[in-house]
Parts: sequence; structure tokens; C-alpha cells
Amino acid sequence: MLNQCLFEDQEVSAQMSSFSFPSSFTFSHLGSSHQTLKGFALPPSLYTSSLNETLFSSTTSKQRDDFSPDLGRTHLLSLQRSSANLWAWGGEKGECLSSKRGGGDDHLGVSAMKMKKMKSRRKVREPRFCFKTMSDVDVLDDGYKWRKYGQKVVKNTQHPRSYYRCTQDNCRVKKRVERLAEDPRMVITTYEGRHAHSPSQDLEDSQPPSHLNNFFF
DNA sequence: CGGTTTTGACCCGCGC
DNA sequence: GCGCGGGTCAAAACCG
Repeated sequence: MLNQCLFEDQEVSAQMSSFSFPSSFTFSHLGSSHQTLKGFALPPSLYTSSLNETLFSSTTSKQRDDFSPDLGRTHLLSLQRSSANLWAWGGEKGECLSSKRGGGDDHLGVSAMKMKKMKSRRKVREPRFCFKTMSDVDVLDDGYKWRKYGQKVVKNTQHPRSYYRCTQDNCRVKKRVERLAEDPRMVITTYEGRHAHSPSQDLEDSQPPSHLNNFFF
């Protein structure tokens, strides 16, 4: 397949299409070590060596019910089916998860408080962008600095999934990396959220383009 | 010594 | 209600 791009979310689709992705997306910085796509980082290998093996996908984390079943996104692995897909929709009813649980904080232990914190973070609706590419290395250099915060062996796969977070302050972008069970040569990289800064070097506060922000809010 | 990785524990959502 | 699977935390280990 060739640069298959799947959008499960109209909003994302609309915004992504503003730069004619994927059929005519261009990499003007091909010479540089990284490339960003309105905040999404695209590993160099993606467009320098294995474009024809790349599958793109994007979602703003709406419920899977919203996904149209005829998109042929079976390649997008369990991500689509994971309960984790439900984490960040926020909005909709405008109610936060913690209020739903109706519990008081008093009986929550320390870790429970932690989880509550996590949940409040999840309220934020963050787009996700997933692609697979053929690569020898698991972690593709996309120009951003990542810190690994977890690794998990997922069922029916012999390769662990790794979880990374952007090291930039105030940047909550995450990505996870795993190899395809059926084809270990393929690396699945899923970005969640959008960088509000430029790649790598910290540049004092960059200048977050406005069109970037409306992806977050 | 500061930042990163490793890894076991923990929590949550979901399906049965 | 319980067990399972996935995502995250955080202490310890590691590394430059």
C-alpha cells in the first residue's frame, strides 16, 4: 500500500487535509534531521526510505464507535480496539471522569490520588497519529527528545510496546512504539498529542503557531 | 550528579 | 464481581 492515510475524525481530517496529506505532503526540510507536520513529528526514515511502506492514521481519540468500519484499518493493530482509545475524548458531556465516580477524595489512597491526577490529564482531548514504517530501529529519530516511561508486553505479540513522553516542559506529547507481530520489520509508532514547541533544542518558548493550538482545545 | 531506562506494582476499563 | 489487558507510576539501576 502506498501512503495510506486514515482519518477517523472529521476534524482531524479537515485540518490534516489543509496540507494535502498524504498524497501531496512535501518535506521541505528533507535535509534536516527532523520534520514536523504541524506539530506531528515524522521520522526521517519515514520519508527518506520507506514511504511506500508507511501507513498513516490519525484520530482525536473519540470513541471507537465513531470509526467507520469500512476504512480497512485492520493494520492499525490493537490500538483501535484498546480501551485506551477512550481515554482522552473529554468534551462531549463536559464532565470529568472523577466527578462521574462520585466518590470523595478522603478514602483515596496516595496512589489513588495519583490516578486521579492522571485522569484529570486525560480530559484533554489530544489527537493521535499513528503510522507504521519499516525500520531496523525501534525508536525513529523524529527530532524530539523522548523519555521512556514504560514498557509492556502486549498480548499476542512477542515484541514489547514502549511508552515515551516528550521531555520538553509543558509538552505532554506521548508516543508508543512497537513492532508488528506479523511482520517484525514493521515498527508501529503512535503519537498522542501535538508538540507545542519545535523539535529538540529547547528554544525559549518557541512560537506556537495558532493553528497548532486549536488542535488542543 | 543529573538525566534516562528498567521494571514491578498499581489502577482502570472492559468483557464475561 | 472478577479476571484480564493495557497504560502509567516511581524507585532503583544505569549511564555519560
